[in-house]
Amino acid sequence: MNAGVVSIKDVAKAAGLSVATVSRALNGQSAVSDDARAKVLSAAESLGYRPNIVARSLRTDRTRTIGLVISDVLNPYFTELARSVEEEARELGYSVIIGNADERAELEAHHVRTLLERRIDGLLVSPADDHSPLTLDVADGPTPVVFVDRWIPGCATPVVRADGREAIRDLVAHLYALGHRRLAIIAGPVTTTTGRERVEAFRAALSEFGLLLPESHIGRGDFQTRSGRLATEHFLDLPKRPDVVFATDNLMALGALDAIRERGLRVPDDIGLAAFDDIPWFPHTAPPITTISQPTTELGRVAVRALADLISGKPARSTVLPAHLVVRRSCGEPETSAPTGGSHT
Amino acid sequence: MNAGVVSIKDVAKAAGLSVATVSRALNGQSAVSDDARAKVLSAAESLGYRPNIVARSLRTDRTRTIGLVISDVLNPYFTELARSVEEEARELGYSVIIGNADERAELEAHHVRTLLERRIDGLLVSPADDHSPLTLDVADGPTPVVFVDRWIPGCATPVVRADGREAIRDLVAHLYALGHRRLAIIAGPVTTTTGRERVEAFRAALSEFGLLLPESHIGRGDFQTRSGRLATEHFLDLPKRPDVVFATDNLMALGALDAIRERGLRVPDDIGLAAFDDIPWFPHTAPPITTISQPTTELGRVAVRALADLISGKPARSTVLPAHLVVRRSCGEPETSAPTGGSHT
DNA sequence: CTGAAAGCGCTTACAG
DNA sequence: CTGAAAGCGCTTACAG
Repeated sequence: MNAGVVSIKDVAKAAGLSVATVSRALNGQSAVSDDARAKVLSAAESLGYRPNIVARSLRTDRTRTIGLVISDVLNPYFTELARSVEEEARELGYSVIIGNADERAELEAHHVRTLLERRIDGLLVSPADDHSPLTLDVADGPTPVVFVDRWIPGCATPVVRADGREAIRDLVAHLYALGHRRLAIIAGPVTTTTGRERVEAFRAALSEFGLLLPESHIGRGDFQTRSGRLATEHFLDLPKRPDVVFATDNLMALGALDAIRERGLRVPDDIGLAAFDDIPWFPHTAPPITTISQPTTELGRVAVRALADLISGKPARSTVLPAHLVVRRSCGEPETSAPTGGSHT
Repeated sequence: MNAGVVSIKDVAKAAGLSVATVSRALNGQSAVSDDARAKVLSAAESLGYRPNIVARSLRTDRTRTIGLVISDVLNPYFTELARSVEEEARELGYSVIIGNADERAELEAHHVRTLLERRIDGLLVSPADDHSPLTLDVADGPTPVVFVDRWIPGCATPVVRADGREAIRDLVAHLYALGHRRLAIIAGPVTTTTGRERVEAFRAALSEFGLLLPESHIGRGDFQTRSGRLATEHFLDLPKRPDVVFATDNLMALGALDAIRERGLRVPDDIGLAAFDDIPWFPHTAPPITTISQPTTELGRVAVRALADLISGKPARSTVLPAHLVVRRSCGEPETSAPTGGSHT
């Protein structure tokens, strides 16, 4: 409608009042007469006034915005996390700006830097690398930070995450019961807590069952699709291929599926597949994929609340939520199903 | 490290120069002596100075930020779009703030309002509703806007989108060739351009083959999973169920899969399924899903460039990119495959 | 209840 | 090449 942007001064002029009163009226403060308030509101309305948040932020030193730096937007797990974070933040009166690190430390640094320059009130980050100096600095700096999903050991920063160890142990028990002995894993980056944790838990569970995890059965992935495919191809080239491959996130499981399918092999007959993260597609793949499910939505909510506490000067505690095994058919038939037919649906 | 945030004034003091010179040096302007520049840089470095973008924005009246309001973050199509938008924007020196409308007009309005108050330089929006007055206002307002994916007819706002009509015609031809005659569609909201376009193109293609699209074969969805499931249940309850269901986005196809699987039915033997949008999981479902693929990444790039043009005062044109059919096995065996085995992998 | 004034942290003509 | 000063649009003590 109008080309120039209307400021509080324009509203004040139209209402015949000072900008101070306009400001107070617009912000719903009590110390304004009903008459003045009415004049202000109608003037603002008819001029199409929109408060300039950047000016307000400069003045109040608060942006009512939090930053969320996630490892990969293309990963449905992080997407669900982002959605949950935004929802909870909105309820608490915060906007959220998402930065996608794409599993690259330097992109993560870029987003953290940009977010800080924007003077966000707090930061939620899933660090791509334990040793990212920037992220470390930030964690020690004045801006409240909460780690989510991944964290940096030895940092005082609170972390909200799921613990997959128990579920991984359950997975190994499940595989063992099905008769699988040659188990392989596609790991995430060793620079990453979740990358290391899942391998260690897997190895520990294996040894509990008297099984070993040879180097050749550890695929080095980066939590992205392509690396899952590559690692799986390597496994398939082994003189004796593994009975089951455990992909430690959903994207690498997708890559594994790509590789297996390309060779014309079948899951679970030729090789079993298990994953980490449950996503809506897993019940519909051929066959449905056995996986470890994280309470993703809850993780997002809890992380936001922890950050909000920090922002308002309250202490925040770390939270560890449990993950759990979801058995489907990608590692072989569970006992309860009919022995045939099911996986051929 | 330090509790208080350091400002340009602190740097000026440390460097023994004025804030004006500091500003010029930091912004890489030529009119600064090498000596001064060096002093400024080292002072900024050692103090850990970070420019306050909100102050800069207030002063320059530019935020170097664009807003992106998408219909649903949980939809991989929009996620891919968002990623592409962010990438292209970053290359052009813009940050992007994403708002998730979750297919709700009032949430969309919330995000548009918030983004405008943040004084973004431009807005990319996929309107959830043709008649959203807020979005209409914005399109007429001073902030540059480009519609992406969906648009509002009769608006002068440029739109960047894919045209699915040709591909839908190809799909119908494919279905017809496979012998299917009873075709059903799960539509998106009628308030939405893509919602309407896909039904109309489907109907037109059907009539080209002498087929009708009765009301009972049109499911009213909202582009989200649940609605796809509901519509499909309805189809399955029909006295004579359709040969094939065409879900007009990937999430509703997921819902359709849920419904079909719950009844213990099989695709394509009991009922065929086709989708709109191609996503990485479709080759791996049971069976792989025939779909219409959009040039999503390209769409995002082109939209950002159009918006950047608008922002810098140049005119921007609308762009329509083609979508294309990807035949897999969810509507029956294509001729090239072996008649058995394939879909039972 | 209301207004004049200061100030948030920058950038940028304007002088010199 | 450098600095003093104005001003972006707000909010908020401080008076009255």
